[in-house]
Amino acid sequence: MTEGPQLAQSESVKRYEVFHTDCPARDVLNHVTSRWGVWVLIALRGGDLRFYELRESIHGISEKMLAQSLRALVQDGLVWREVEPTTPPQVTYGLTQFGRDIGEPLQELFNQLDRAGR
Amino acid sequence: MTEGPQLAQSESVKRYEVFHTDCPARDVLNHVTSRWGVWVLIALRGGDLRFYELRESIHGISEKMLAQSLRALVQDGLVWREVEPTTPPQVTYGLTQFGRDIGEPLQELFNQLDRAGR
DNA sequence: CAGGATCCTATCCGATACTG
DNA sequence: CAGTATCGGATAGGATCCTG
Repeated sequence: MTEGPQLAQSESVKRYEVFHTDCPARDVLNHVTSRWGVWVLIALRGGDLRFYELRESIHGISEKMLAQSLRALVQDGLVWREVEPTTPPQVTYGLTQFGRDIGEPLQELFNQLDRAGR
Repeated sequence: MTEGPQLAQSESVKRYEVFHTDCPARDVLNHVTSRWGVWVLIALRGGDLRFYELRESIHGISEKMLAQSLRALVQDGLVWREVEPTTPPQVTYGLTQFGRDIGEPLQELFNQLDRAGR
C-alpha cells in the first residue's frame, strides 16, 4: 500500500502484477464466497425458494445469517426478493440474471471439489 | 443437525433438500474461497511464483496470511511447493492439476464479477 | 529470503429473545 | 412466517519481532 498505481506502470511492470485485491468486485466476491453465500446461491439455482425453504435447505444456517446473507446478495444484485403481504407474510427469493451468471462458475467450482471426493 | 440422514430419504423428500453443507469438500472450499486463497490461486494461474513474488503480487496480504494460505492449499493438493536449499533459500509455488481445475471456475467467477463492473 | 511465534483486535456467527 | 436486536464466544487476520 501507499505505493501508487499498479496498472499501466509504463514498461518494466513485473509479470505477476496483474490485479488489485482492493478492486470494486472484492466486496461482492466476499459475499459470494462467504460461508453461507455460496449455499444460498447454489440452493436458488434449483428454483425460487421461500425463506423457510432456504433455512431448511441449508443445514446448519441460523436465521440471522440467512437473513444477513440474503440482504447482501440482494444489494449486490444477485438475488431478487418478493414480498407477498398476506398473513402470514410470504417472501420469495430467486436469482437474477447476474446471479445465474455467478452461480454457474460457482456450481462448477463445487463440482470440481466434489469430484475430487475430499 | 442431529436430524439424521438427509439423502435417500425414501420418497417424500422436498425438492430443495439437495446438499449437505458439512460435506467433505467444505474444508477445501473454505480454503479456496477464503479471503486470500482466491488471490493466491489466481496469481499462480499466471505461472509459478516465489514467496516474495506472491507477496508483492497480492497487495495488502501479510506474510503470515500468505504463509498460512499457502500451507492450506498445499495440504489440500491444489498447490505444490519446491524448496531450493540455497542461501538465501528459494521456495517456489505452483498449481497442481487439481489446482488448475479449481482455478478455472474461480477465474471465471472473478471475470463475471469484474465484467459487471462493481 | 522465507518463514515461525506472539500478541492483539476486528468480525463473524450462533443463541436467545422479541416484533409485525 | 419472516424477520430484527442484542449479547458473547470463537475465529480470522494484521503488526511486530525473531530465526535458519
